[in-house]
Amino acid sequence: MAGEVRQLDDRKLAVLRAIVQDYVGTEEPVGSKALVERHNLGVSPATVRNDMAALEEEGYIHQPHTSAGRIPTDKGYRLFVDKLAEIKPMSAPERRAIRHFLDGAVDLDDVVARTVRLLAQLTRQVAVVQYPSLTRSTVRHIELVALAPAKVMLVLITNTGRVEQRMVDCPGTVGETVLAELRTALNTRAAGRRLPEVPGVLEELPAMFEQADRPTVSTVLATLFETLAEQNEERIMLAGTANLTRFGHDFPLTIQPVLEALEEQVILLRLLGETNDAAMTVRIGRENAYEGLNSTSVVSVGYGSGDESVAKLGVIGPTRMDYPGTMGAVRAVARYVGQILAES
Amino acid sequence: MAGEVRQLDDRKLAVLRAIVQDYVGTEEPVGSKALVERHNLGVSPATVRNDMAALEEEGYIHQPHTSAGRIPTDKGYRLFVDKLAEIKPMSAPERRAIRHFLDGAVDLDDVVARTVRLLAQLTRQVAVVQYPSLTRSTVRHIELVALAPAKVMLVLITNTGRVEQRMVDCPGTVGETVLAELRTALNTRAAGRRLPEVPGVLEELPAMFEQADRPTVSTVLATLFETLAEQNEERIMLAGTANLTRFGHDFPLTIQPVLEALEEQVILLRLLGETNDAAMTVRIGRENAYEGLNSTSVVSVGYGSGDESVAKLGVIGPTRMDYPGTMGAVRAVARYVGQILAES
DNA sequence: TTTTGGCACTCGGGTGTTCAGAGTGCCAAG
DNA sequence: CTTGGCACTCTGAACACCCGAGTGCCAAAA
Repeated sequence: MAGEVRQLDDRKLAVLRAIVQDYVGTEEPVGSKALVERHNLGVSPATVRNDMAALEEEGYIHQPHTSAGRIPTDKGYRLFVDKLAEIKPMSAPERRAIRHFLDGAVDLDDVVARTVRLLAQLTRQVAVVQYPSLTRSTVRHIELVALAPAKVMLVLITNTGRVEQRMVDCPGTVGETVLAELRTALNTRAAGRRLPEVPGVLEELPAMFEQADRPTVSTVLATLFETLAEQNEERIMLAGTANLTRFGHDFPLTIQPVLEALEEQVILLRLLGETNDAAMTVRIGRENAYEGLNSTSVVSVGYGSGDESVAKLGVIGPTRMDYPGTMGAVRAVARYVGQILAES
Repeated sequence: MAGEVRQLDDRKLAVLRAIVQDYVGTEEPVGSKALVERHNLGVSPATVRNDMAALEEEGYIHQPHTSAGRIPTDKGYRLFVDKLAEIKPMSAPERRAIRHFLDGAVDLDDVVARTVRLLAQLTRQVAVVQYPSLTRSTVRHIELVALAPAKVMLVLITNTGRVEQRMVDCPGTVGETVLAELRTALNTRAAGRRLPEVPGVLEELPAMFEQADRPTVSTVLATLFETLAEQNEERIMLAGTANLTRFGHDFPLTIQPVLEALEEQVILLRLLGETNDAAMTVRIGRENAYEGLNSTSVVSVGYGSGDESVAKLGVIGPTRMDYPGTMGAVRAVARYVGQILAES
């Protein structure tokens, strides 16, 4: 009742919903006559025309040219997603297929690879999956390997199965006994901790070693902390770029900036970064910060092994996409990946 | 002199060369008049027409429609590449830029990532770089880490900086002493060896351990051998897909199969697999086994840290590409990557 | 007050026609 | 063997045309 800019009655909303659905299906501007034929709103085309005029007035739809049908605007899609559509649950066979497809994965890389392909296939759009972030994971094991007298390799293994390694150039020769001590000291303290917590836990470690060994210990720790902090190691996997060819008719124009965006991991990461962890996020057209994606929509959600999300995934498609279906697929896949990660 | 199908005299070859060059530049069928204007072959258009007729007869060029200019066929490009063109060396500033761009790399991933981007930028086409193959590399170090009583992580580090890790589920509890013994045994024998040689060197290893430990040793070895043999871990990095938009006018048709091919690592690997190690390989249009790439050309070459190639790289572009320039860029980049790898 | 049928109007896109220009093949002369 | 001349072909751009889908508006009906 209270003061929305103007109140749209139920039938106008129904008309908007119908327009979105038809346009998504046919990819062509939809007119009043076609609308009443395909959906049984019990009114005449003339009435629908009046409603359309109102909807256009409010900026929910727009006509490309006089004497053409109407097309939803970004604002129209937004209303549709927020108020008029339900996320469409996957069917039982689809869920089985997802499960089956993901269950075969052998390691983290494989999980991510399968997930991204699955998502691309399911939605017939471009899929993006972020590797489980280091910051949310916990330490499973830290290993030190002497490669040369003053060269040590540091290996960090997380609970999500991710492995990071770094070379450490030590200030002096490193004895195997010191290395062993350091190894156990690190593991007893850090194992099971969240990565961001680790530096705090290891603060007093250098003090526990002989004066002579402290530079080495400090160097190793420094490298470890660096590795932990390194946000930019966030990796992303991509699939379904071939689906871009189904984007629209006006090709090179639409597709090129999108391809460019997809090549820039930074942009993709920022894109996913805008996702709310828990709820599904839908960014429609101009709502996307990066302007190359101004004619696309991004549907993304966090996924995680427990109740907490460790990374994000999503799909990128034309604004004219099947939102309920896409959202359903994204949600379902996110859930199953979470389960898989929790199991391993 | 001797029986080539028919001998093409020098002027006809010059005409073919001119046609290729013009067509690559303008992207439009080239006619006799335009040819004599732009290149100073000292003859009249009529003469050129006769030559063109001959060239067409032999299948080197073809006209899309009567009353249009000529376009080189795959066979024409082939002749051009084999006989009529020289690889164009990079200019000094270009070489400096390459050097500078690659020198900043910090690890193997970074080297590959920079290389592929550089190549894409230089050629304005799609670039593909294969990670240094495991089979050609040598062992730098093998590490064993006990993660749980019966769970060991195996880490393999190669001279090219590549790191592979595998989980090993052992038949029984593994003592730290056994592990240490095994570790040193593995390293003393395998370090410095070519990966394919390793199994042979480790044959009699189980016999050196206590009866009780042999199952464990065998299991670890089995996993190691598996890792060594695993060809399918061949990885590939890609860049420059946005350049696809400059392929041709008839968009979706050309671009879609290419995008699909690019998503299939298997296809790309097979593609690069057909490269001769040493010499530069150019596959033109239909010469490509995969039919999605029938209207593209692939220029590829091996690169390596020594005189031997450890992997391959290349670019994929329209058949109508600047072959001399592309080949020059590919060769130059391959050389510098080789140097970088040798240094590290 | 809302819905509806009627009606005049608009405009995109398909179809046809025309026309200029580029390019060709052929031929006879140099 | 090369060349100028010439008639011929064909594409593609420009233009006119018309059909039909779609609209907005209005007056009558509910």
